[in-house]
Amino acid sequence: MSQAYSPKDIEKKWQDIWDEEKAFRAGEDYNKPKYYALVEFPYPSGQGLHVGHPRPYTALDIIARKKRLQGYNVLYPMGWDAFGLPTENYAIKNKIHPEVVTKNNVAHFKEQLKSLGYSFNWDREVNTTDPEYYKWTQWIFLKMFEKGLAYKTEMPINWCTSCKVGLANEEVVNGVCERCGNEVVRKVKSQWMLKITAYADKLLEGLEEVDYIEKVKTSQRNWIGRSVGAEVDFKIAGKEDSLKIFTTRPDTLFGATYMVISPEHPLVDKYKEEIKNWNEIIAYRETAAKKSDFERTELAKEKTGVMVDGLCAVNPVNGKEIPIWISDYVLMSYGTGAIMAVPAHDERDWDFAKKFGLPIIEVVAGGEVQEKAFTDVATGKLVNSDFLDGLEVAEAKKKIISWLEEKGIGKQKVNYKLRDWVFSRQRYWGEPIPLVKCEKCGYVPIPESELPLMLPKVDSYMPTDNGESPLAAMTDWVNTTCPCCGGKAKRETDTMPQWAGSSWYFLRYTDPHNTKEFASKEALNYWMPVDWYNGGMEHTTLHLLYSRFWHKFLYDLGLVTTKEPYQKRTSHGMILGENGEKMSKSRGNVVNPDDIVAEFGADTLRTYEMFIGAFELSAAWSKEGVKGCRRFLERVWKLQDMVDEKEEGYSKELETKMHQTIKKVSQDFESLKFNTAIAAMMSLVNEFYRLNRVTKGEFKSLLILLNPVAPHMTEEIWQIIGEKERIYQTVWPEYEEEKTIENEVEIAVQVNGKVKATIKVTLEEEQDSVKEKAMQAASVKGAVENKTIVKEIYIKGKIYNIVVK
RNA sequence: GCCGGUGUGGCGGAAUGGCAGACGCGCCAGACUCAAAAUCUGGUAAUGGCAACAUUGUACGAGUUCAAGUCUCGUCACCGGCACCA
Repeated sequence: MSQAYSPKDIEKKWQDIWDEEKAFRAGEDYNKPKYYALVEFPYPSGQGLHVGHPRPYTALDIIARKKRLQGYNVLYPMGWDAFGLPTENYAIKNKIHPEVVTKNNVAHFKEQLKSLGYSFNWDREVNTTDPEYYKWTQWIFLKMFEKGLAYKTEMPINWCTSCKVGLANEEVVNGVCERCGNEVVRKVKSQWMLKITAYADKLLEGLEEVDYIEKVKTSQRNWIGRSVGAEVDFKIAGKEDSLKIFTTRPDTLFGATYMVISPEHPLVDKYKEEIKNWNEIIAYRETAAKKSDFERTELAKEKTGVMVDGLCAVNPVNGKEIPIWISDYVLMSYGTGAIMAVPAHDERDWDFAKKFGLPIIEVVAGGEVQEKAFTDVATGKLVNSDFLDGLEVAEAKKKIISWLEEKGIGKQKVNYKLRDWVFSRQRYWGEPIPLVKCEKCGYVPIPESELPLMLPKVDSYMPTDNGESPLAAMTDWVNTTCPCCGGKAKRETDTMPQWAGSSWYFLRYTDPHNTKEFASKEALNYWMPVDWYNGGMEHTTLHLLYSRFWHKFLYDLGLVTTKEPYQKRTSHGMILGENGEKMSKSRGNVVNPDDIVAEFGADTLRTYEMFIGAFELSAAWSKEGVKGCRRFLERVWKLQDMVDEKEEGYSKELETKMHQTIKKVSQDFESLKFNTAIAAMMSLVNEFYRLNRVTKGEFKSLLILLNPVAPHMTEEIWQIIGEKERIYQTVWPEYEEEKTIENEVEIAVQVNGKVKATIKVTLEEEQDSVKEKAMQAASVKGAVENKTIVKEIYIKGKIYNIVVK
C-alpha cells in the first residue's frame, strides 16, 4: 500500500529540488525553438497574494510546463512592479523608507509564489525600483525627450485632491481617482507629457496583426476613438478671423443654424471689446471652470449656454449669418473646441436648440426633425442643400469635402479621442525624471553616463501642499549645474508614473543582467515577441496601450525587432467570494491562498482554480469545490496501488480513450479550456477505477498530462513508481489521430427529429444495415408503423433520422 | 445612449447544427464499520406512471432546418466598459 497523500511533505521538497536543479531555467541556446509566456507582474502590496493572482499564473504555468515537455526553450519570468502610491502611503504612515517596505513585500510575495510551485525563471527576476532597472526606464524616457515625444506643458490636469497628484485620463474613473476613490478636480499645472497621440494610427493598425481577444481590441479601438470628418472654416462676420470646426457630418453643412464654442475658446478673449454681454460670458466661464469632471458628467443631461452677443459667423455654403454660443458641452480638448450645430441631425444640438429656441432645418429627409434629431446615416437623401440635394449621406460627404477643398475653406481631417499621456507625478516613490532646467538652455537631459539618476533619500515622503514633489524640498539635490553650459540649473523634481516601469519590463526579461543595453539585440531577436501574454481587462487602456506605445517607439529607433510586443493577449476572469460578490475586506469574503495551501496543498489550489469555470469569465469561490479537486488528486495518488506492472503500453480496452484524452488535454490547454481538460482526466481516472486496474504506460501518460496542473504530486509519484529521470525532464505524450476514432459508436435513431432509440454501428456502416438495426427497436417500429416514410437522413457515425407522415 | 459579454438541473458548469445536462459539488441509497468520518459502488432535470415509457425542458417571442442551447430576426434581464468626443 502506498503512503497517504500528504502535500505538506512533498510540495516543499520538490520546490527545493527544482530550485537546486535549475529545472526551469530559460536556456541561452538560441537554436532551439523558443516560447515566451508572460503574465503581468504584480504590484507587491502589503496584503500579500490574493486568490485572484494564481488564476492567470497557473494558467500560463501550465502552458509553460507543457511547452517545455514539448521541447521548447521556455521563458516564463516574474518580477515586481514596485513603485507606487500604496507603498509610499504606508511608508509615510509608519515612517519606514519605501525601499524597505518594498523589500519586505517582495520577499513575502516571492515566498507565497514559490509555495505554489510556479516554474518561473527566478534568475531573471526584475524589480522596477532597482536602480539597475530604472536606469533604462530613464534612458528610454530620454530617447523620447530627444525625439520630441516628451514635452512639458501648462494644462488643466486631473488632480486627485486626496493623493495630491496629477492623474492620466485613464486613471480617472467616473470623475473620481481610480486608486483612492476621492474627487478629482481640474487644476492647471505644468506637466510632463508623452505624445502617445503621435502613435494613434500605429497603435490602431497594429491591432490587425496580433491575436488578442476581441474585447481587448475593441476597447483599445474605442479608447483611441478615431473618427474621420472634415475641418471647416466659418468666417466671423466682418472680421478677418474665422472659426475652425471639426465635424463628422460635413454633409449637413446646410443645416448648421448656429455655432457653439467651448468656454475656454481663445476667440472669446480676442474679441472681448466687441462682445456686448462680456460679464455674462465671464460668469458662465467661471461656473464651467469650477465644475469638476464629476459634476460635468452628472449635469450632462441639461444643456446650458450663453449667446455671444456681438459676434456672428457665416455659413460658408450659403453665406447666411448665424449666431455663436458658448457652452460647456463643447470641449476645448477635442477637435478645435468649436462646432457647427446642426440641430436637425445631432441629438445634443437638438436639445440645445430646443432649449434656446434656435431654428432647426432639415437637410436629410427621413425623420421628423421638429420632434427628434434624425441621425441615421444609412437611409435618407439630402434636401434643402442646393447642389447636394438628392444625394445619399455617404455621397454627399464626398462631394462636399471636395467642394470645400476646392474653395480652400475646409479639408478632410481625422480626430482621435486619445489624449497625450500625463507623465509626471508630484510624488517620491517613482523614477526621477532625468532632466535639469537651465535658465539659459531650458530643459537639458543629464548625460547617459550619469544614469541611473538615483532617487535621493529624503526626510519626509509627504507631498507638499502646493502640489510639489517631496524632492523639491531637497535643495542640495535640486541645485546642480547644466550639463550643457555649466551654468546654474535645477533638477526636475517630478517623478514618473507607475506605468513607466511596466511599459518595457517584458524586454528586460530577455536579458535582465545586461549592464550595457536594456537588452541585447540577440536576446531580443530570439525571444521577442511575447508569444502569449495574459493579464487583466483593467489594463487594456492603461498598461497594455502604454507598453505597445513604448515598444513601437523603440521599434522606430531600431532598438527592438518586432512591431508589436505581444503576439497573443488573453484575459482572465475575476475570482469572486463565495457569495458571488467581489472579494473585499469589508465584505468579509476574502480567501487567503496561504490557508488553502496549508489545508489542501498547492496542487489542489492550482487544480481548483483551473477547474472553477471558463477562464475568461468570473467565477465564485467554493470551498466544497476545492474539496472535490483534492479528492480527485487523492484518487490519482491511489492509482499507484492499481498499477499492473506487467503491461507497459495502453490496454486494449482503453487505447482509444487514452488517445482521445491526450488529444483533448493537449488541445484544451492551448485554448484556455482548463476546466474541460481536467474533466477529461477525471473521466479517465474514473475509468481506471471502474476496471480496478491501470497499466504502467497509461498511468505514466496520465501523470504527464496532469503534471502542468499538479506538478508536485505528479513528480512525487513519478519517483515512487521508479522512474529515473524527473517528470519535468520527460516528453509530452503524443496521440495518433486514427487511434482516437472509435470503430463502433452509438448513434441516435430519430423519428421526425425525436430520439426513439440508440443503436451500435460501425463508422462505415451502410444505411440499409442501420435501418435494419433501427427497426428492431420497438419504439422505432411503433413510431413508424402505419405511416409513410417520406425521407431518411443518415449521417455516418452521427445520426439516423426517419421522417414519416 | 453607445460598445462588449452573459442567460442551460438544487449549485459550479459541459456540448465542430446531430442522444442537452460531460466533469465536479450537493443530495439519496448500498458496501465497509460496533458506530461515525473517510473510502468504494450505484442513482440523481421536471411532470405523469409500479414499470417499460410518455410528455415538457437551455431567459422570452417568431423563423430557417429532416434536426436548433448552437443559425437568423425581434424582446427582456443581469454584468462589465465608455459616455456632451461634434
